[in-house]
This record gives sequence, structure tokens and C-alpha cells, in this order.
Amino acid sequence: MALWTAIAETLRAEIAAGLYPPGARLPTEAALSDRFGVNRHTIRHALKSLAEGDIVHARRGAGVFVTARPAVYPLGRRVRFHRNIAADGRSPSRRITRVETRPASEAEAGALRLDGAAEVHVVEGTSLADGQPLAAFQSVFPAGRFAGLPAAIRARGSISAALSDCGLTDYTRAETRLTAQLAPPVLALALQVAERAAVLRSVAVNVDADGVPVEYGTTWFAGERVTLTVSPD
Amino acid sequence: MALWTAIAETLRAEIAAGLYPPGARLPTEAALSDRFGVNRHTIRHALKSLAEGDIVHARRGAGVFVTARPAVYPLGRRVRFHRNIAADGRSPSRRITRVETRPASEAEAGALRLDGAAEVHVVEGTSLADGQPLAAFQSVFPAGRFAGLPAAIRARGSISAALSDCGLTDYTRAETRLTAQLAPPVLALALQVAERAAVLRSVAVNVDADGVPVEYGTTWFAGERVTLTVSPD
DNA sequence: TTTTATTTGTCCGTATGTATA
DNA sequence: TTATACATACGGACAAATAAA
Repeated sequence: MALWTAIAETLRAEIAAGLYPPGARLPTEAALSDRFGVNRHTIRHALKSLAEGDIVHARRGAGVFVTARPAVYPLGRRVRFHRNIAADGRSPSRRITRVETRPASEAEAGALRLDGAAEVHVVEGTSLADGQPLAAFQSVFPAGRFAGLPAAIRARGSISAALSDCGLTDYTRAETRLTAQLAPPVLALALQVAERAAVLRSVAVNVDADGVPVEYGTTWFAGERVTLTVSPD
Repeated sequence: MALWTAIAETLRAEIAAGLYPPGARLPTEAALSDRFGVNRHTIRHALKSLAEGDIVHARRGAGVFVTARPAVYPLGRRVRFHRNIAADGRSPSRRITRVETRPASEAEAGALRLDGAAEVHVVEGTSLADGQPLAAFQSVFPAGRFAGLPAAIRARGSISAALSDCGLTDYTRAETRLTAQLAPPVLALALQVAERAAVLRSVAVNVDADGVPVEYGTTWFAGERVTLTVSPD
């Protein structure tokens, strides 16, 4: 058994035992190499293996921190983030980081069945549970249909409330594509996970009651922090 | 930009360009460190980042090899592996590695709605496309209902054919749970990916036409080699 | 606001172990 | 059996980000 594996298992057990609770900072690499009597690189190897399992994540200049526990996330016809997280006994919140209007890309126009010159509203943000980022999202809406959406989002601070203001009361999920990928730096920052951590990318098209596409959304779920469940209604 | 990042990007581009086709062996670490004029550890760092994205995988004493291309995998009410892969223009096959009968675990009994003492047939194997493992699976069936299943599987070499022999002609997916996780060593071996590669674990319950659970199956998809699509029927 | 010490990230070099061909 | 190639471990140095003074 490799040294770094044994060290990683020891740390993993100590984290599981609650010696280092979620959010806590581990001892520095220097302190750990003293404790285990090994070179700092061996400690780094062990920590990296834990980071790949989303057990911990490192922040340069700050330290290595214990990551939070997983959450369940039902992926049905309707997505209700707040209800899902609250049902899990956690405190949900949403942070909208950007709202802008620009011409649709080819993929967006295709998914929303718009002609090439059409504009779209783009909304970006993160979804949190107990203050911990669970997912980052980017949603694209046809600007022609929802002219007042950006103002409504700024006023209401909620996407579903803003859509309701724009006359859209209900919408359902038409298709979802799921891929596992490694988090690019920007995403790792937004989700507060390690770089090269695994994320679950979900690309979905939502349609209104008449089957007309109203939203083209991409959500990146933070790796092992989330379990998606799929079940027919 | 870090040296190892630049080297990883260069290699990624060369692999994408077809300079190193799927299955091909990359130059040795020593050769690559000569070519890029860096230390071997820097090459190792770059290769490891590619291995984490399932672009390549290393085999000690043998070399570093390019992994196969991604596949699309629809996740509907019915799962038809052969049809899915064939629709992608690839050659599907299935390898059954183990068939055994044993008492049901608590989770299995719960999912299949059996009492504690009931026995189950367990079938394990891998699904391949063009000879490359795409997924590993473990399926659990109630032994009481499908008494002749193990013999039928051995005789027919196909699970769906064996189930048909046992009187089950159609079954649909009731619920699926999806998680991203890191591949344990045994799984990494079965899927022929690197250890600590990302895999998509799918746990599903299949029911017959009357809604009675008939199969409790877990499938591990090989990381980024697969895209799952979810759409309501 | 600026400086300074701390902490992680990257890179080089060397040596030895172990699986593979 | 031998040479090759990856895996592990140690040592040192500096860069970059962070946080506290």
C-alpha cells in the first residue's frame, strides 16, 4: 500500500469521524508532513486524491477545506429548486450574477426555434444550499417574447416570479442531456470546488403548455455533492 | 499559464486532430520530456490531467493510451442498449462476467418489495461499443419469480432473451438515481479507465406492465465517454 | 492602502520500486 | 531474464494567492 494512500485514508476517516467538520480547514501541508513524517509532496498527493473525490478543496494562500455533504435533486418534468432543497431539510437560496441581452447563438436559436437574428436574455447565477454552492446555471430566454424579463428579474430577484410577471405561469422540461465533465477554472470558482473536480452538466429545454420552447438552460451541478433522480410523472 | 497546462492542451489538440487515434500509445514520458524540454514530472502532471478527463489512460509498464470517443445514450422508459449503440453507428456487444443466486440485501429487498429472507439472482457484466467498455452493470432479479433465469442466461447469452424465456416480455424504468463518482479500482479495471476517473452511476428500478418491480440495476457509465439524454415519452 | 508572513501551486532533480513486454 | 516504462518518494526552489498586520 502506497504511503500517500494510507495518509489519504487516515484523513478521510478523520473527516468522516467529524474531527474536521464540513467547512473546517485542515492543518497545513507543512504541519501534516511533520505529523506523518513524510515529504510535503507525499502529503500533497494524498490531499489531491481527497480533492478529486470532493472530500476537500484547496485554496491557494488560504488552506485546504472540508467540503459539505451531498444533496438529492429530483429531475422531473418541473424543476423547483427551492422546494427540492427545502424538502431535504436545507436552506435554499439563489444568487443571480448576471443578466444581459444579446443575439442568440446558433445552438440557442436552434433549441428555442428562433430565427438567426433574434435576441435572447441571458441569466447566470448559482444555487446554494445552506450557503454552499450546489449548482451554477445559465438560462437563455427569447427576448422577443419576454421583453420585460431583465427588469422583472432585477425587481423581483427571482426568475420564476419574473417569468410569472411576463405572463408565463407554468413550463415543463422537454429534454435533458447529462454529461460528466471536469470543472473549468471559472466554474470551479463559482461552485467553490477544486479545479478539475467532476461536475454533472445538464442541458435542458423547457417548453410552455403549448409545447413552445421558452428556456434553454444549462446547469452545472457540483460533482458528488448532488444526486439527480429521474422518474416519469 | 502553467507549463503543464500548455503541454496538456497541445497533446489534447494532437489527439483531437487524430495524430494519436483512439487506442494508440502516446510517446513515453521520457520522449515527451525531451520533446517539450521539461522535466518528466511536468509531463506526468499534464498526462494526469488528460487521464482525469478520460482522454488517455496509463498502464504501468506498458504506456499511456488514447481513450475512445464519447457516445450518446438515451435514458428513456425502456433501455435498449444494443439499439442505442447501433443507432450511434457503433458495434454493440455485452459480456456477462458473473451469474449467481444469493439472499437479497436490505436495499435490494426494499427496491424489489421482497421480504427479508427472499433470494435474488445477480448478473454482472460490461457493455461494449466497438470492443471498448462503455458501462459496467449489476442487475438483481427476484429469484422466486424468475426461477430459471440463470440457466436461461447461460443458454441464451442475453439477459432480455432470458427474461423473455421466463415470461417477462416488457418492462419499463420506474426511477433512476444519478451520481457522479470516482471509479473504485475494480470498476476502473472493468471499464478500462484510469483509477480515480469520473464515472456516472445510475441506479434504476424496472417494473413490469402491472407496476411490480422486476429488476434492481446499477450501471456505471465510463465518465465522459457517455452522454445520457433524458426525455419524457 | 501597503506590507509582510503564510500557504498552496508549479517546476526541477534524483533515487528506488514494480509491473509489463 | 532483461530492459523498459510507469509509480512512488524525497529534496529543494520559487511563484502566486491569501490573509493578517
